[in-house]
Amino acid sequence: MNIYVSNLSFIVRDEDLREFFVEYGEVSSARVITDKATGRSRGFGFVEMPDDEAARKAIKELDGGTVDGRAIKVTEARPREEKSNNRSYASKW
DNA sequence: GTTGAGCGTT
Repeated sequence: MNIYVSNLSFIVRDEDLREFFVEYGEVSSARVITDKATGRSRGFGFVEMPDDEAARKAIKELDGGTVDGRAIKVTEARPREEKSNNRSYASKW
């Protein structure tokens, strides 16, 4: 399950984001989106977890949680590959 | 040195 994390602190990096989620389950990949111009964090990121139950638990526990004095928002990510072929959605079938 | 709604590359 792809997870979208926003309202992050600017000091949070992708590895930090991973550490937040591995606490609730296995994390296949974690990325904090950094600004290409400044190289700093944009304040949001994405986490991919193979276990949906662990992902939902992580969302439930981490959403609204306080990190670095700021309440982060954790929700399910929207599909990124909308312009790709139809096989992007064929994984469930 | 700064700031604050949002959905990212291979």
